[in-house]
Formats: sequence, C-alpha cells, structure tokens
Amino acid sequence: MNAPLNGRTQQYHHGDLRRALLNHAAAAISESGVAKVSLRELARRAGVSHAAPTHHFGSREGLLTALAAQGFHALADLMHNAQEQTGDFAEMGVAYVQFALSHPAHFEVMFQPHLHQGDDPALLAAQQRAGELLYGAPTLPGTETRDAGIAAWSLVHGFATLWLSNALPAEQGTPPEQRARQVIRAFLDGRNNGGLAANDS
Amino acid sequence: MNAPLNGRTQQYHHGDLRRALLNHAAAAISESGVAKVSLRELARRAGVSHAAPTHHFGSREGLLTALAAQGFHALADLMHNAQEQTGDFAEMGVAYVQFALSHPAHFEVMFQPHLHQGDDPALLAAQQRAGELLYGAPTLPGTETRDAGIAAWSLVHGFATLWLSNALPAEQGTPPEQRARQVIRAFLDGRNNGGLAANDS
DNA sequence: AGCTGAATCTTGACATTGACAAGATGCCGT
DNA sequence: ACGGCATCTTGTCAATGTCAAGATTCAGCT
Repeated sequence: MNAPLNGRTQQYHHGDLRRALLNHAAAAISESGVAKVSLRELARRAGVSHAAPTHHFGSREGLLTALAAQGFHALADLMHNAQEQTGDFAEMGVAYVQFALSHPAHFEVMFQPHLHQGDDPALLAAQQRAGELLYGAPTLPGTETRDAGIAAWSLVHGFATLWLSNALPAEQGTPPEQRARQVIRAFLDGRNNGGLAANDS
Repeated sequence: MNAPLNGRTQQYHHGDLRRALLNHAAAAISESGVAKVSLRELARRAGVSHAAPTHHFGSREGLLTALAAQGFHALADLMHNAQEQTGDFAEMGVAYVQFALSHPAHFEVMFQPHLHQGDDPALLAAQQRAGELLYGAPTLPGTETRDAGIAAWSLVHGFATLWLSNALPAEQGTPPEQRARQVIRAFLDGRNNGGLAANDS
C-alpha cells in the first residue's frame, strides 16, 4: 500500500495532501460559500485526520491565503496567454470573466483581504504578478489615460462579480461569455469614435 | 431604570436591540470582515445575553440577511435621490460608489448570496426595489441597448469592489469619489461620439 | 544497507461558537 | 388587575479552529 507511481492516487501519508485540500476547498466553496467551509470537513473529504490541514496551512486563514495565491497565479497565466494569442483587448476582458466564472471559489477568495494573512510572501508575489499583467499592459488602444485601464478592469470585474452574485437580470439562458462579450463590446463601441465599429460577431 | 423616552438609549429589555445588533454587526464587519463576526460577540457589545440575537434573527444567516436587506433599501434610497436631484447619469454612478464606500459592511454582505437565506421576503422585496432603480431607469443617454446599462452598473460595481479590496493601485491619496468620477468619465467620454464631450468638471 | 533527522500525519484536549429548549421578565391591551 | 405575548436569560450540546505531544513515513548521508 505504498505505491503512488502515478502522482494522482493517494499513497499512505496521502502523498500530496496540500493540493488535495486546495481542490476540495475550491469545490466546497463554490458549492456553499467560504463561510460554510471548515478545515475538519475538508480533512474528512480527503480522508485524513482533523488536524492534518493545520499542519500544511497553519490555519484556516492560511488555507484561504494559499487558495487566493493559487488564484492570482492562474489568473496571471490566463491573462498572459490571452494577451499573446489574441492581441484583442476585448478578448482579454472576456478571458478575465471566463476565469472568474470557471474558478468562482478562487475568485471569491482572491478579493476579500479579510480572509487573507496579508503578509504571506507567496500571496504578495502572486498578487504583484497578476497586478502587473492587469495593470501594466492594459493601455487602452485609443487612450493613454490610466483611468481608462481602471475603467476596463472595473467593468469586467464588476460584471463577473454581479454574475456570480446572481444579481444580473436573467436573459433566457444566454451563455455568460457571450453576454460578457456583448457588454464589453457595448463598452468599447462607445470608444473608437463610432467610425470603425466592430462587426465580427 | 425604565425610561427610554428618546428612542436611542437602552431601556431594560434593551428597547431596540434589533437595530443595535445590526449597527454593531455593520461596524464589526467593516473592521474585521464577515467571517470573524459572531453572534455572541455582537451580544456582548450590545450588553445582552448570548442567545438574544438568535431570538431576533433566528440565526446568523438571518442577521446577515437582514443586513443585506437594509443595505438594498439604503442603496435604493440613495439612488432614488441621486436620480431626482441630479439627472446626471455619471452622478448616479458616483452615488453608487459612494454608497459602497460609506457602507462597506452592507455592500460586502449584499452581494454574497451564500450568506443569505434566499427566501426571506424582506430581502427579496429590497432586492427588487433596488433592482428596479438600478436596472429600470438606467437607459444610457445615447444608447437604448440593455447591455449598456449592465456595462454601466458593472463599471461602478467593479470599481467599488476593487477599491474595497484594496486592489487598485494607490494614487497618492486621491479621494475615492474623485477617482470614481474620473473613471466613470473615462468610461462615458468614449460614448457620445467624441463630438459633444462632457465639459462640466 | 542502516541510521538519523525532518516532514507528515494522528490523537487528544480546550475554548469558542451557533443553535436549541426551557424558563424568567417586563409590556400591553382588555 | 390580569392574562397573553414578545423579549431576554440560562443551560446545554455538537461542531469547529487551534495547539501540544506523539506516531509514522520519508530522504539523505555514511
């Protein structure tokens, strides 16, 4: 009973409990919200004793901090790819929304500083990396204003947040990415003064 | 020791504990976040026994639900006033941001459905009232698109959220309302195709 | 191979919390 | 005055986060 060999299954000391706990945490949070997630429940799901999580993360705050850091890295990766593949500015916004909707638990934890231990170096590094990608690159096509970048970020962040909060009026089953694209386009169409309207639907 | 007479001080059975608890909750949440707020601590601050809060709100979820409802009503009031006083569309957005920044605890609770008991009639009513004001009125000046309204809401909501998350790059002590105004203007300037640019600074 | 130290996990314990039940207390209308 | 009722208290229980101490496995070194 000591053969992992594939890296995914569990060996005795469980092998890579840290990742397993993070995965279970993400799943549990997206189901029930951060509030209702307990370390002991995660331990149960992972099949370990109740104090095992504490060893890896120090505390509940520590686990959420790790989740947040993981989230910022994942977001940075995704934005990086979107930036290289499609230079399109709108598509970067769509990518941001897609991240939020496909990783709701991470997204929920990432932007609630009260849940973090703010001095964690891993979190700070991840935040900075994501921040540079979000804030360094986005000089909006026609505008050099710093405020326009913040506006764009606010737009996609707000849309994602509102969507996840179920606050947006239901539009008969339109897939979220499409609605995000519409909204972002409604934002961008105003810019680039009217002339060269986007027509690739 | 039985004279309230002014409605603010506490009489014996404390008089209006419900409101007091909501106030303490809002204060505690804006200091330490929702996660670290306990009914018992609120009871202590209010000077009542540990089970008193449960009687008024049924559960922790119930208290947060009441807070959220209160928040939606306050937001609706504020948007209503902003709409009547200044017909300016941008100022309504500024009002939205101002609400979020001046009532961070309410704002934090309002958009986390996991914290609510979703079937609470008071919450549903408050949500609907705010929703009508946020979504019914905002037909953007030059645009009839529904998406533009959502874009505007997303913008201000995202800005407020990011600000409260401390995610926005610090701009040497510029007051938030001013930055909100700048960002909203950066958003609106693009619209109204260039020609009739806004000039009321 | 064998040993030693470190990492990982378990067991046990304690204070705090949310929730419930049952009782006490003050208020209000009749 | 009195009876009903909302309000609040006291007592209790299971669940949780956290800590301490011990057990088990692993990794590196000789």
